[in-house]
Amino acid sequence: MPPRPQRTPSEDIVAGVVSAALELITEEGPEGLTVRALARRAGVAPMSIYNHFDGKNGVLDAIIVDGFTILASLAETSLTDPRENLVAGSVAYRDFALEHRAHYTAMFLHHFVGYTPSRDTMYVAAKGFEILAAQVQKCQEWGIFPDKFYPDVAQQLWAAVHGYVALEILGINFASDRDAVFCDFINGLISGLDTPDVSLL
Amino acid sequence: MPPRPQRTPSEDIVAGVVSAALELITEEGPEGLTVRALARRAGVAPMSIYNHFDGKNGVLDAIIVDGFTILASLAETSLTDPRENLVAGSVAYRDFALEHRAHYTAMFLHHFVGYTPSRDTMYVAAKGFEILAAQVQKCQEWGIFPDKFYPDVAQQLWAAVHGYVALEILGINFASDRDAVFCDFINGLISGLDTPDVSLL
DNA sequence: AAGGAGTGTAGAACAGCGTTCTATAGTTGT
DNA sequence: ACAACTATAGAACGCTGTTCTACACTCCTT
Repeated sequence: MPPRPQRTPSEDIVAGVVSAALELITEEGPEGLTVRALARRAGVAPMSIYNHFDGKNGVLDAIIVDGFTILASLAETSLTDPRENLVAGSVAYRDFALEHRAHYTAMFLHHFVGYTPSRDTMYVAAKGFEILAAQVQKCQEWGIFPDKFYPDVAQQLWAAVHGYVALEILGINFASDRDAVFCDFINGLISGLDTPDVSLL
Repeated sequence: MPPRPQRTPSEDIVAGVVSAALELITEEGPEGLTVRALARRAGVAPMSIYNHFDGKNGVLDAIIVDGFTILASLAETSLTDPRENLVAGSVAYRDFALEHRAHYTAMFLHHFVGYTPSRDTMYVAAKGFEILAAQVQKCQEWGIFPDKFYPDVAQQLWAAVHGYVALEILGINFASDRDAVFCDFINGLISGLDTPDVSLL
């Protein structure tokens, strides 16, 4: 049996660094994610962050792409009713955000200094919006949201869910029952957007 | 006439520093706001940031309190119909966010490293939520949002408006007509939350 | 089996960050 | 006129992301 090699295999390094980064964000907040601290926690040399990723930004890209992948997998529900599908998707989105706060923080909440998403990251994000838009489009085929442009409805839904989750994670949620108020929120919004035009103005 | 004094009066310093900070955030983004750059732009010594404010955090507190003050003044509409009041308030909120991006960024969008709001700042923020909640309460007196807990409705409304504005400022808005889609969004939400219970689940 | 290519390592170095400290110079009130 | 106050410049400290250099180890080819 050979002595334990002092070099860590490449694949273990990238996975270890990403999970160490998520731990750091979770435990010490986004500003706790520094290259030196990350390397220390991952049991790796600081230079490895530059060898295996494109620096700190590369680690962030990996986290964000990972987050969108999880999010996309959650959207794959097989409910027949597209309206229920939309509600279930919204609940799943919020659950993802609350359960994977580090992912969600990196994806939507915290603007890391000097970070601009890579081309791949932006592509994956756009794909995520398309999944939502497709679900809204399916609703229209069933007669829901008549006379609306489906990307607009998708934008409105995303804004609502993101706004609720963002305030919740920031600690600015004064709701009596957060789960129930969220469900009521989404159902109310869908109902309100479904009815053609109740605007009194 | 005495020669122009080389010392800047205190009151001019605090005002100048705050407006210089807003300029920096607007022109170079939140990470462009550094103590040295701020002092340079305000034509002041870096130490003045610590003499007149409580460091960089103090400047951020001043900006945020300033923002909430502006926001509160915009909420003072004298419309008789409380529902219209709510819609007008939402539109005014969005206008404020889009017009005073630096304020809104500091208030809700960017998490500055090492910043935690002061006690005064949190008090002003809570007062802002109370203004919104009072408007929703007035709606209930007129029969709108029956069988709902008014702070919950206030939370839902705030979440919706903030979510829409946040995505818009972050450049993630794919709506066909941003103004119209926002109006439709708010009106739809209010209508949907007004109708008692349409939940099909 | 030997040797070169590739890669992970440690550590120093750089500019910039928020913040603190010191010493100087200008203003103001008595 | 003199003391109290305050804004100033500038150095300093420990931190940041990043780059660079020199060294050690593994693996593939010959």
